[in-house]
Amino acid sequence: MGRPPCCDKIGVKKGPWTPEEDIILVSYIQEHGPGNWRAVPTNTGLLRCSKSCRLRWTNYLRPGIRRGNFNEQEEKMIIHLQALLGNRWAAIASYLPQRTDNDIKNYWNTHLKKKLRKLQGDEQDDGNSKTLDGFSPKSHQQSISKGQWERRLQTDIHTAKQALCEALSLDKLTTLTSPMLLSSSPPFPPPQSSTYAASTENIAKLLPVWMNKNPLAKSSQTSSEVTTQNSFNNNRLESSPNSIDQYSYFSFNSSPCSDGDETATNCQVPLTLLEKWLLEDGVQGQDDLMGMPLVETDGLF
DNA sequence: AAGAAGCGCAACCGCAGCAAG
DNA sequence: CCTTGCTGCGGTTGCGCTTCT
Repeated sequence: MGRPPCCDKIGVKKGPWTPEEDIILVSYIQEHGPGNWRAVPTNTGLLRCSKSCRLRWTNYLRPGIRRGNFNEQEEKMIIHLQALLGNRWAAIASYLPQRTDNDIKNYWNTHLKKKLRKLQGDEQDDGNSKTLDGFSPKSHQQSISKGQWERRLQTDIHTAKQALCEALSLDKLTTLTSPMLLSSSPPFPPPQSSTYAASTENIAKLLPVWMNKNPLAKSSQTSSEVTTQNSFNNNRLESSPNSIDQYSYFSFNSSPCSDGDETATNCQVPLTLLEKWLLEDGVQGQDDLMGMPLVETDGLF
């Protein structure tokens, strides 16, 4: 008696999103905040299933997302976290707030897996055999004996810690004028691809144009809702409790990366803090976890 | 110049977890 | 306690773009 898939409805559109759809979705979320995805297609008139809307938002339209060009630091973190947590991309993504789980997953599957495979191939030539899925036979055995629950625990601790950080930084979020949030330019340069709306900057540009073209939509929106990226971000921060989750990282990532430069050095501070935080977990009670030999990451860089 | 092969990424699908009734 | 519905997650696919032959 399985539940029918949400996308089985006749008339539900699939495939790539159009700019118009993006704008409708963004302006709706801008007004109501993310969440209650079930109501989104109904309330917006989008011929998309709720799942598709949520995915589009979280992986693509959400402000603050950084796309492409993973730097060395991020790579290192992903490899380390993957070895630690396995393919729990959402958990890994929580350590890299600017990246989506989908992005990390894709990057792992297309780049890092190959990189590791190549590396392992090299090392096998030296008589050092390892398996691809993260651990050498020895360390794998060890990791199993440590128990998967420990990895879960590690993530749970992190989640709790993050929640605490969010709670503590709530005031900051609402009062602090983070340069990242208020800058007229986006926190990160737009992707090099020719994608029509690969960033919220583009969406912000599209919004006024579209609103001018579309008097129907114009009448249903207040002017302050659709004008600029700035107002978008500000509204988002104040609009709903849920929205704060989306931007919690600003609290410990308030040092902005400079525009137009995605090198590791520019993002050094937040990433280093994250890593430090991650490592402190190990020191302060997760010794076993962090003590696990992550041999396949050694000497990677 | 044209076709084939490879690559990267957005999006879909199915399942699991959780909460409400 | 069971059923139902919603959300989130991870695996996978399909398509467009780039590179190779």
